[in-house]
Amino acid sequence: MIDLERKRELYRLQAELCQTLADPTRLELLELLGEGPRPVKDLVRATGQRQAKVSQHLAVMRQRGMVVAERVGTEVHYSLADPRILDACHITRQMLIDRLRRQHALAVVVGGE
Amino acid sequence: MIDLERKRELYRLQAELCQTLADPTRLELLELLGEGPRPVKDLVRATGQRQAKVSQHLAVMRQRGMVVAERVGTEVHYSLADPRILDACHITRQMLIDRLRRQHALAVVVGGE
DNA sequence: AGTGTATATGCGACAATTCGAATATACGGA
DNA sequence: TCCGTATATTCGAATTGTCGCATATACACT
Repeated sequence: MIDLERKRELYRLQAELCQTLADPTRLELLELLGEGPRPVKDLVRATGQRQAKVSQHLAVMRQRGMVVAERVGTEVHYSLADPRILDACHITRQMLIDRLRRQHALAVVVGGE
Repeated sequence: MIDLERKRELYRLQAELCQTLADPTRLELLELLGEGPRPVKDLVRATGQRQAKVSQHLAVMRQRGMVVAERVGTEVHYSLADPRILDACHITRQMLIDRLRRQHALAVVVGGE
């Protein structure tokens, strides 16, 4: 297959996308942006993180095309470039929740023995 | 909310999970494992990567509970711990494909002007 | 016990990422 | 034009991840 290279390139890009998701602050920001466009100020307040940190993470996601920024007067409003990213996040989140549940159930059984 | 800590902890775990996905070789391995349990030998041949590299990546995913290993005679068969991981991967992949398509369409338009 | 195939691990070099602190830029109003 | 608020960027340190190479372990068969 000649498009073996294409496949590899796609895996590379997909890995980059996943790398962009691989930070707790960024995941929280994406979740917040799921409710619609929001100014940085809101995101800083909602996450409780330092402003510079939030800006840095937004910059990372912006550079990789995961979010888009738009100036609105003195503010900059961020929004999701593709809402489907949340579908992917919710799947992994649900997987984690289920795993924690199983672990907890097991701990109860083992602890009871 | 008292479970703000829970939420943060969940984001941390989710980030770890995404970090585990953030490598092209691992994404390819997961895709291959989607077809069912497979010995390392197969995975090495299918990916064309060095055996040590494949083993290292399988070890990473095993330690983080993304795949499970089972000895079968002289071989070790790997399989997905939770097939839902592929659903998440397919979403991100489709997002990428759509984005590339849009970029390509735009390039054609711009190039034609 | 010894050999061959299958798989895993240890190590060192290198690249990438994250954070806090400080500073820079942009915009609206007085 | 100067100020205050909003946001972005730069820098250096610390941490983490990946790879190739070499080697170690596990099992089947003789």
